[in-house]
Amino acid sequence: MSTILDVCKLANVSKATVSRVINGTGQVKESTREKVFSAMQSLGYRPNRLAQALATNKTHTIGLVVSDFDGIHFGLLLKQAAASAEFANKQLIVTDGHNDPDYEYEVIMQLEAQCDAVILYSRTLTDDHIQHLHQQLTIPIVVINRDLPEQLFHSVSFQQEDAVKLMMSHLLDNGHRKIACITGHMMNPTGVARLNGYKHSLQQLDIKVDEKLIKHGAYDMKSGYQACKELLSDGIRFTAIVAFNDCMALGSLRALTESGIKVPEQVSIIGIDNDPVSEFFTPRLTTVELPIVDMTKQAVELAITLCEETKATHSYQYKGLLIERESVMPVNITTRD
Amino acid sequence: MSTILDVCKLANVSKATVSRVINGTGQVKESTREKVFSAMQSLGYRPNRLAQALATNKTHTIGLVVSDFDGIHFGLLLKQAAASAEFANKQLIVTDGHNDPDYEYEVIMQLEAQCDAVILYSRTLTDDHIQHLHQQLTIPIVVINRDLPEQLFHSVSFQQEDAVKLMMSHLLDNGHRKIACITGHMMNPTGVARLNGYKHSLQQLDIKVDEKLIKHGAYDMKSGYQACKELLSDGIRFTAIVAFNDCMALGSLRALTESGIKVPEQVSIIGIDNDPVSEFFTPRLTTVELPIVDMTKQAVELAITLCEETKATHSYQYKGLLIERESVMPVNITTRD
DNA sequence: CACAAAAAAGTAACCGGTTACATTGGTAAT
DNA sequence: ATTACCAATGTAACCGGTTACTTTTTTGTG
Repeated sequence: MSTILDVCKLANVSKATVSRVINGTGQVKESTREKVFSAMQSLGYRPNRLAQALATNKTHTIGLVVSDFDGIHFGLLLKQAAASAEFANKQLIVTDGHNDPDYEYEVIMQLEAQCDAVILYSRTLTDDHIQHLHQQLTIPIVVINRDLPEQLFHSVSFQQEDAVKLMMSHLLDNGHRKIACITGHMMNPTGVARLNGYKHSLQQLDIKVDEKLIKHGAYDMKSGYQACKELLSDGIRFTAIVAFNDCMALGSLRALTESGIKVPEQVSIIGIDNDPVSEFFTPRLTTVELPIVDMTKQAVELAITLCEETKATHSYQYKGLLIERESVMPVNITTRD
Repeated sequence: MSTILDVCKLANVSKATVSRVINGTGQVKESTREKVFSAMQSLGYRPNRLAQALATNKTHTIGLVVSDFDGIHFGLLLKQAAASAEFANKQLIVTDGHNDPDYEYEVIMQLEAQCDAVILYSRTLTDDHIQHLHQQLTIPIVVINRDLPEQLFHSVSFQQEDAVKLMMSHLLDNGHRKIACITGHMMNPTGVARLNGYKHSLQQLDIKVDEKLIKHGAYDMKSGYQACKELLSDGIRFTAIVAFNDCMALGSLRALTESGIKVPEQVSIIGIDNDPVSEFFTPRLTTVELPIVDMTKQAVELAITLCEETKATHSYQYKGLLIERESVMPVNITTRD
C-alpha cells in the first residue's frame, strides 16, 4: 500500500503539495497537479482514511448502531441508510449491540473517534442510558424510532400510540370487541406506548380491558406463533388479534391456520410495520405502515447536517398509515364471539 | 474527549507509561499502574482507535462487504458475523456495494487501511474483479458463498450444483417430470452452477430440458411471484417448481394461491436456503438448507486467523441438506400433468 | 557500602496524513 | 532597476497513539 511519501518521491514534490492536490485546496500549478495525479495513478495510491481522520478530526463517516442485527425493519433500514450515506459521500459503519445495553453503550462510546455522528436504533438502552450518552459524547446522536420523554435529543420518531389506535379503530369499526393483543417487549417506551394505545382505544368505548387477552411477544414470528397458541389453549374467546408488528401477526396467522381457524372469516388479524413479506402471505396482511424508509432517510440527513452545524435540537415525527388488505373483515356473529 | 496527554498530566507520567498500562506491555510498578488507571477512570478516557491503528498498523477490525444490504441471508449472515467478531474481540465494519461492481470494488480497496481482513459476499463482482482485488490488496480476503474457478482464494463455499440436484431428485423421486425452474441472476457463477444442476438432473433421466419452463428471477419474492405468473399465463403445464431460493419459492406460492392452484396438491414447490420465514407460510415450504450461519462463522474465523498468519490458501465447502416440509407431494396423475 | 543487574520510567521517532507559516520565484507597476 | 505582491512550493508542527532505545531508580549481592 503506497503512502503519500511514495507519491512525493515519484512526483518530486513535498507532502504539502500532494495533500493540496488530493484535497483541491490552496494553489497548485497545473503542471504540478498533473505530475502528482499521474504519480498517484501509477502507484494506485489511495489516501489513508485513518490518517486523514486523525489529522483533520473529521471522519466523513456516520455510525449506525442497532440493538440487534435481526431486529425489525432491519433490511429496509440498512439499505436506506447505506443509500443516503453514499449519496452524501459518507462512509457508513454499522454495528449491533448484541441486545446487551452495556455492550451497546460501550460500542457507541467507542464509535466517537470513528464517526462524525451516530444514529441509534435501540430497543435495549434505557432513556437514562441515552441521556448519559448524549452528555458524554462530543459528536451528535440521532435517535430513531423511539419515544423520548422530552425533546432533549435529535430524534426521528413515530407516533406509536396513535398507530395502535389506528389499528384498533379499524378493528372496532368492523365490529370487533374481543380483541387479543400480542405485544412486544415491555422494557422500552415503544412497547408501553403501543399497549397504551390498545388500552385507551378500548376504554374510549367503555370496553373493559381483559388482561387474559394480552400476551407478550418478542417481535419475531416464533413468539407471535407461541403467543397465539397460548391464547388458543387458554380457551379465551376473541374475534381479532392486534399484533405489535407484522412478524408476530404473521406468526399468529400460522398458529391459527394450524388450528384450523380461518383468517379473516373467524379471526381477523392486523399488524404494524408493513413488512415487505406481509403481502405474500395468504391472506395478505392488513397492517399499519411504519414508514421506516422515510424515517431512516430523514435520520441520515439529519445526522449529516449535524456534522457541520451543531444547532438546536431537531426532531421529526411520523405517523402510521392504514393499509387495508385481506386479513380483517367485519365480525361474524355466528362465530367465536 | 480526553487524550493520552490528559491522562499523562493527571497521573504525572509519560505517554509511554500510559501506553504500557493500556496495553499491559512492559514493566510498570503496581502503584503507578493504579495511578494511571484511576486517572483514566476519572477522565472517562478511551484510547483513540484510529490513532492506535495508525501507529500499530493493526486495526482489530474485519470488514464485511455485501453486494446489497437486502440480499438473501442477509439477516442471519450479519448476525452471525457480528457475534463471531465480538467473540474474538474484533470490530466489524459492514458495507454494501449498492449492487454496483465498480463501487463495490472501490469500497473494498478503501477498506484496506481500515481492516485487517475482508470478507466478501458478492453477487456483482466478476471472478476477474476478485482476482484483481486479491492481487492488489495487502490484507487477506475471504470469499463466501461463491464458486471460484480454482482455489486461488480463501473461500467458504457451497456446493451449488449438488444442492439443486438434491432438490431435483426429491421432486423426481416424487414422480414429477414437468418441473418449472425459477432461477436467480445469471451473471454470476452461482446462478449458472444451479442451472446446471437443474439441467443435468433432467438429462440424467433423459428428460428433455424445456426452455419455456425456465424463468429468470432476482432472488426476491416479487420476482418469484412474477416468474410464476408468467409461467401460468404462458399456459405451459408443470407439476412442480424449483426456485433458486426460498423467497422466490414463496413468491411463486403466492402467485399459485392467487390463481386458485393448490400447493402441494396441484403443484409442488421446493426452495433453497431454509429461510426462517419458510416455516411460517402455509404450506410450510420444503427446502434445501444452505447453512449460511455455519458458513459465516467459518468465514469470520478464517478471516481472523489470517490476520495473524498469512498461510496457504484455505478453503471450506459446505453442502445442502434437504428439509422436508409440506410443499412437495407425489405427483397426482389426475391434475395438470 | 559499592556495584551490577533488573525494573521502572522517560525521550523521541514514527504511523500517514493536514495545515499554519515561511520561503522562493516571477510579474507588474513605478 | 527596484519594489511590492501574489502564486507556488516547502518546512515543520500536529493529530493520538506505539515502541525502540536511553536514562534513572531500585534491588540484590559480595
